Amino acid sequence: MTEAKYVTVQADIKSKIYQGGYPDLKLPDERSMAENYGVSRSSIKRALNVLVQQGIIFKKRGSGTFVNPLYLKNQAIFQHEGSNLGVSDSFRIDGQAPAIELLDFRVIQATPEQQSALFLNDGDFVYEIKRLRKLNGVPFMIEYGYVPIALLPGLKKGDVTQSIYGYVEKEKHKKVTRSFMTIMAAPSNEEEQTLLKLKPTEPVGIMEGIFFMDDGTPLEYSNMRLHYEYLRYNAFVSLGSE
Amino acid sequence: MTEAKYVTVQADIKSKIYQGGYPDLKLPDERSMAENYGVSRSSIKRALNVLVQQGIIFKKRGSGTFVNPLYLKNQAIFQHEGSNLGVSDSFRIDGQAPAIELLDFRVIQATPEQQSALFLNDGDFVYEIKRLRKLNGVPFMIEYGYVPIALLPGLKKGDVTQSIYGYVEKEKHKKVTRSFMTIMAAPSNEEEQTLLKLKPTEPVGIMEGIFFMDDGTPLEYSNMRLHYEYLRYNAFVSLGSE
DNA sequence: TTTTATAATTGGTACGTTCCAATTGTAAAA
DNA sequence: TTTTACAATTGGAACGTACCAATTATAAAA
Repeated sequence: MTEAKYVTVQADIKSKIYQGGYPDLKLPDERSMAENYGVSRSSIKRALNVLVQQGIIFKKRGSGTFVNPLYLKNQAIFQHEGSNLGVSDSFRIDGQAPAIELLDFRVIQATPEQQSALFLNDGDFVYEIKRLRKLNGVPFMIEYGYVPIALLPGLKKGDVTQSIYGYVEKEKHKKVTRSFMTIMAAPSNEEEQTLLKLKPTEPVGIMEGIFFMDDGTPLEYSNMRLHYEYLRYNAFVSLGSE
Repeated sequence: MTEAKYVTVQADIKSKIYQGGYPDLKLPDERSMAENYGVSRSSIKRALNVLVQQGIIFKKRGSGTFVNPLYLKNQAIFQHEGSNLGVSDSFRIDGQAPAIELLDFRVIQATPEQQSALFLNDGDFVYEIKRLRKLNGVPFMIEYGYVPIALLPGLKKGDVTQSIYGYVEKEKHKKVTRSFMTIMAAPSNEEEQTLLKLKPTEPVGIMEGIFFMDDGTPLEYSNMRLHYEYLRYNAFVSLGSE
């Protein structure tokens, strides 16, 4: 399975940007880029649009395509969204993956909400996995995960004290690369205050969503309740429905 | 200037989703949609991809295209999901834009953080605009905006009781179409509790970030503090450069 | 020199076609 | 009935063309 062309081109352009390959912050026009890369203009457009979406470049009709100067100047604040998928993933960036303490692990009937989120039928069962995540010994998140037993029939207690996605990759040879998340905030309840060492006035950040496997199958419905200081979600938003 | 087709189609599909026009959460296949809408399959794909990006639907090759059930559940007031940039737009769902009450308006020296975000130098000045936003008379957000005075030298009190972006469009003929935002949560302080009618245990949601004009110039550094029930951010996240 | 009209450049939208890959449905075979 | 092989369905990638719209560059006119 070879990489899609527009992905290759996009990666190449991005690295050129990093290396200062466009001194005046202006990229060549699309037509000549197409010729140079030996692909169609459509593919160039697609590659560029990915970068636009990431806030790295911007286009202006009639003028050309430009590097976002802020991106070069301060990439630190531009640690953009791609880094935010799973939890162990987004926090592994700072060095070590967080420790996991298993609080509860059982099989229950899927609620209607879980059924629709995970493509299940009435009466289907899911694992309920309740875990506490710690970073350097400090707990920062309570996570409720729900996984259809049909997807991972052999799941054991020992498996869920580590990343589920690692397990899936090893056992099913599928990757977990996509998710739909809703981000919210709410006052903390007593349990959260105890486990996360929060004062009664301190809230939790909530990240709720579905994680998908490579092939589009919903793998997990997750409700993550974070110590509010650990909720930081970065997003580049652009108008024009693209 | 008539609307692009894929935008029209995208809007139509979205409203159909809201109205439950796809009972089994499955959309028709792309080819027949193309025929029904009288557009090419490419245009359908484009429209659908916008919705994928917004986390409203997802596709599965070989199977079809499906509505994200979580999205329907979280039909929130604040749908800041990629098609809505500024506050006035994000909340215009019920028809009317939110009211603005000006709390403070002054000129200050830019902090180091603002300097790097807005491309300013030491000693440069910014407007500080503190506003309270209301929806149907109910305050839901306190907004601190910082705009370089060099960009909008003639800005007056009367201008900031409305959308700044409207002012920019009229005076400078530039559009504000992109932003880079960070989403966080925090306990509420006394002032926020008073203005947003929060209990001491109830938090604020924070959306902080930079708004850009369409020529790439950073226009505003904004810190928005929302009543926690109004913060609902939907996002589609995918790893691997797409 | 300044202004104005025109052309060239550059990205945007849209179409339709070709081929591929993953999944699902169907029918034949065991 | 179960299994297997094959066909149909469905989304993905890529191409190339045509035309449009915003901007910029150029040349002509005042």
